[in-house]
Amino acid sequence: MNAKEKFYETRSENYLSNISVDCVIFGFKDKSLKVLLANIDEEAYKDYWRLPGDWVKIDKSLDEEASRILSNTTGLNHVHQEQFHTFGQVNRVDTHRIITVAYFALIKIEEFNFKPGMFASQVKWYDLDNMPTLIFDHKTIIKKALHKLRQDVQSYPIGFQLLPREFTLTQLQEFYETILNIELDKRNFRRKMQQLDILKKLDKKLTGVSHRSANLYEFDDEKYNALKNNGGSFGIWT
Amino acid sequence: MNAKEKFYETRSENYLSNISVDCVIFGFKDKSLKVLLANIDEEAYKDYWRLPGDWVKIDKSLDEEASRILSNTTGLNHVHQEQFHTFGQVNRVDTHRIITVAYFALIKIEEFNFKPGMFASQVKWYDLDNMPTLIFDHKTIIKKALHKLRQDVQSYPIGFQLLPREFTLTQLQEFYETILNIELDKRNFRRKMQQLDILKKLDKKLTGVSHRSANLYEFDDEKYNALKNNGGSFGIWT
DNA sequence: TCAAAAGTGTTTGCAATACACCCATGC
DNA sequence: GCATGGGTGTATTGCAAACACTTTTGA
Repeated sequence: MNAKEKFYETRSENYLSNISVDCVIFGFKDKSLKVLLANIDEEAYKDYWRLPGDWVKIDKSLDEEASRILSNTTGLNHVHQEQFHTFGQVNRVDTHRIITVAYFALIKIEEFNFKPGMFASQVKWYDLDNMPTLIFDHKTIIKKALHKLRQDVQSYPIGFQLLPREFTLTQLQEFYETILNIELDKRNFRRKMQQLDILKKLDKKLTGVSHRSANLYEFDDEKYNALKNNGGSFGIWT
Repeated sequence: MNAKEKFYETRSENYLSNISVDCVIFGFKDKSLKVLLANIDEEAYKDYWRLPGDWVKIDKSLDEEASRILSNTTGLNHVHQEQFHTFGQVNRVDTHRIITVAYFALIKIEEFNFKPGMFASQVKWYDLDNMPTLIFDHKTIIKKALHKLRQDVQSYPIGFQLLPREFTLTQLQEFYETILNIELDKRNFRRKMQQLDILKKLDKKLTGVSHRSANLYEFDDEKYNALKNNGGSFGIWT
């Protein structure tokens, strides 16, 4: 058994031996979309990073496994997670035939709270255009996750999951501009948001900036659900 | 080993023992969307039907397995297929822990050509609102496939895969009306199709009908690809 | 008082909707 | 000649796009 093969032998019989769940965890800060990667302690893959992931326990569903991975790597529960693709190329993993069910997750980067030792000794946020070398086909997985995220963001207001609970309209606009790689007109954007009517205007301002202070907003679940149930659409600038 | 357990013991070592690929095969005829189901020969599941599916061969990718299943159950190659979800509830299969990667496929029902014995002794088209009892969670799988199909049909012109190669505009309109369960205005629909500019008007009429004969059209791949590469959008009545 | 971002309305064009009648064909 | 679906045009409305200046705040 060589070093790479050994990498797989640390799991007990309580796991399905050929199925793993990997999570592409997105965060957003400073006008840039980031992904959370874990380092690899095994010698054989020393210089590689990977997506947080694990084998599937024999008595847990795929969704449950994704939640466990997310909780262990971010310290957060109840984050938005979504299964988006299953990767099953024959040679995607060097030495074994392994199928990976991939999820993406959206988290508020300020609430992120990793305690080392739970899952990986180290995790790190990377900008999408500046990622380290990734193990296996994990780069492909991230690409696909990004593509799905872009689609979803245009159909549903899931982007709020990536922003602080309280945010300014400019932050929201910058978020869409970054994710979709487009420019938006400020006045049209604000009018659109008002029309959608899923934001709650707070009686608060963003202070400590050296210019006029912006009003803060939060996402209004109730209004959103009410609209959703009436067949409302939430596309943003198709 | 009871009868149900025996159901799983017919596979050799060349297969991954806990991963299967199932295909939701859609067809469209007589203004109704249909799905192709297979009977089950095993005594233990005598009265149940199932989605065509199989275990994953150790040296084949998931996509390849889906193609094999489609080819075996429909006699067709190169049909539109798409992985849409992986099902991994712990108890979805009575006796074993099995993960199923699900695909949906769109085929032209007139080209369908099943030779029994290849895969199941019998397959049959069922209307979606009149399905027999299905094994395991296959009903859930079909529901999810339908949901994805509805989404896709509104974003890309994949619906053509379900119609005869040559079709009339009325057939096309009826297709959208059925899939999306809406009514469309004839004149607006035809204008919209003209604007999209992805249909080729043929120099042919549909004959043998006891009324004015309709012009035939076919989908124009070239124009579609040209538009797609220029960032064109193909939404139909959001 | 200056720099920097917040906030705010109007005009224009296109695309979605609603709507009704004549035409060709087979029986 | 009649029943059946095929094929066509216009008026109205609503939404997306383009566009520039005043206000507030802290330094």
